[in-house]
Amino acid sequence: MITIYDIAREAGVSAMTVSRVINNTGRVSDKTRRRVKQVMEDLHYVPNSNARSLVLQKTNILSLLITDIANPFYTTLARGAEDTAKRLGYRLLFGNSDENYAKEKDYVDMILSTRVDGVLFAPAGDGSAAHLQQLEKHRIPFVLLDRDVPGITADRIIGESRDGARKLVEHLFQLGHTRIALINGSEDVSTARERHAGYREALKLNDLPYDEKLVLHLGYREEAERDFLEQLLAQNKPPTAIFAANNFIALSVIQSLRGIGLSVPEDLSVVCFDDLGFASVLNPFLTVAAQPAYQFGALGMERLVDLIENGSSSGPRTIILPSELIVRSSSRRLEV
Amino acid sequence: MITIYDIAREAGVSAMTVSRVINNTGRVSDKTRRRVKQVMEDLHYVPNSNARSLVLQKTNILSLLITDIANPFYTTLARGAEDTAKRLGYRLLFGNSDENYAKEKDYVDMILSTRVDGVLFAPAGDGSAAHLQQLEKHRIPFVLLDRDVPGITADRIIGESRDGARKLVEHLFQLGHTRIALINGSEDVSTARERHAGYREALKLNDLPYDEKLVLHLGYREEAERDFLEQLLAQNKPPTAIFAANNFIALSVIQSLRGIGLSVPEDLSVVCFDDLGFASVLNPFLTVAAQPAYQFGALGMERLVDLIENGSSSGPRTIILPSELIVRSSSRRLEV
DNA sequence: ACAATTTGTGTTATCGATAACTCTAATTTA
DNA sequence: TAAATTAGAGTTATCGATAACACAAATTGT
Repeated sequence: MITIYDIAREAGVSAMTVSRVINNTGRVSDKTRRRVKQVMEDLHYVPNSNARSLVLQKTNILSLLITDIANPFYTTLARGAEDTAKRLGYRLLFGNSDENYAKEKDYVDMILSTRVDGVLFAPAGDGSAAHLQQLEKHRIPFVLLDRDVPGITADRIIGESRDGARKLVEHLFQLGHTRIALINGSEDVSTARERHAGYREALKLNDLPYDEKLVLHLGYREEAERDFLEQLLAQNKPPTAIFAANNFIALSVIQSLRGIGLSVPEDLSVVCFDDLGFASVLNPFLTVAAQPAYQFGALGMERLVDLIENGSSSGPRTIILPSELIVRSSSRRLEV
Repeated sequence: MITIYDIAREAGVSAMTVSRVINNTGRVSDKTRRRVKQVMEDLHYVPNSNARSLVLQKTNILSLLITDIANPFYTTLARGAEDTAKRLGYRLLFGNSDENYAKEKDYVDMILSTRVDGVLFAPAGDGSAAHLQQLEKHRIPFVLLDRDVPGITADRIIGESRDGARKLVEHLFQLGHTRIALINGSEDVSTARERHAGYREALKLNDLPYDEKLVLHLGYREEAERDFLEQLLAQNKPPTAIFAANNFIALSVIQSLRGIGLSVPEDLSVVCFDDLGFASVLNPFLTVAAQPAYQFGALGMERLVDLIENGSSSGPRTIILPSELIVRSSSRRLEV
């Protein structure tokens, strides 16, 4: 590998002068500058950022940790984060925890040893608190994305889950549905709790009873087993609509329903959180509460860089992003 | 930040002894080892991998460059690469070129300055040759994924594009279609050329004429404009089926067709390369030539690590992965 | 019991860059 | 024109880790 010393020797100057040319600092005569630049090009020199990081105590690397790389919500978010990081002059180290605390811990260890300057952190759930405390201990700035973690005070970019849930349920209500099931994510995750709360709120506002038998839990990445749904639908007064807490759950519900011979929206309406990315043009065109995924990443990244470069001036800030109800054809008026 | 010297001082030993404990090398008495470990835990010590990389001339970081993070093919591939990298003890630096040479170049620069040990490289197209030559110049091992690049000799994991294309077209032929359009990716990309060749081959094998007016080009991420399709369908003898070169193109075709008031498969059959990931349960259930995306990542990563750790023993190797025809309902028998 | 070996540990140099300081020659100022 | 300033370099120390060598104490072999 070509080093700064090779360039220095070749150009007949000291390493320090080369460093000055690279960083455009200090005084270097035009003549020397040109010569050094020429040698750097000829030898295809690229500075070793490890060495630089070591002395500067700054890596210019940020880390983005998401929980599901297969989910369009997160990949869109990732693009927002990536675009913004690049614009602001940082490299980005991706991590994918797969909603799994063990994997998440591995990534945190890696983050620490890499000495990244900051982390955009979409936690797997409440159990992520231990990992976030590790970051705090090492004074690595971070911004929480999408999910809140009890016991952790930090900058956050959060969606209006409760509100979005209420909108979805009220939409179903307006279509005449009164028996609405909720298939939720794990209660270990703040967004699942919020969506649950929004669901209850909407019922209450519309004087509908809350029926525990209509509420089921799944991991955000878990598949809805057929038995599971059959049980739900075998009740006395089965639901006529299902509110799935995220897109992944919605799709697996649709698939399982099909297995039972039921179709959407003819037999049941289905609505969910988060859009499907490029697949949203497929049938049943899902009625969703779409979150501005790109903004999650972009705003989070901006905040993170601000935090790194200017410190936490005014204490932790929370940005709450609204979700938008997009009515498509997976939900339809209940026939009487 | 806690350094190895802090640990050494606190434990009353030299930094070298601490290093020996960390790496389990050399001789250290059990008593000392325990003491050092205790101090490391107490102070939450994490080794600085920048410093380590600098002296070892090895970062233990690999890079994965994909062209479209929104495409399930690549995210699945990414998961395969990630799982394998972790299993083999490497960290992974993701990059997403968005099918864009300028972004790709930025990533290559970053890769060089990060001194990664190797790169899993899904090139944006033939123009990536310059970037790959840069890697060669710096002796950074790489494995090509999914696409070939003329002029570059390297290990490759390639899909059987030609064969897959032929299978898709023959499937349509068996359903009675004889006017089959191809909406292809840019001819700048090897897979697009191969799929084109497979398409021609299939026509020839079945004694069908090759009609230029039925072949159109789009970027793999470009949207099919409505005009574009209207023109295609306004021909004398319009196609009854469309072979879209990838999933993204297929979806945008379906969307545009819907805009014109046509539906799939009632009015036109549509087939494509690559499955849709979790969205494959949606309607129209696409008939696809599914590639083993996870394997692309996993095998590529294994090969890359082998290359790094054991050198290129036997010259560049090419692994060709077959695609599987999955017949669903987006293609149907032509009514006469 | 004494040389030979092994064990456990420390010292010094190094990786590739930059900060802080130094130094000389050129230029400006009074 | 002598003193003061500035421009354009170079020197040395440092970041945090590890390799290579050094060396005393403990253990082994004969």
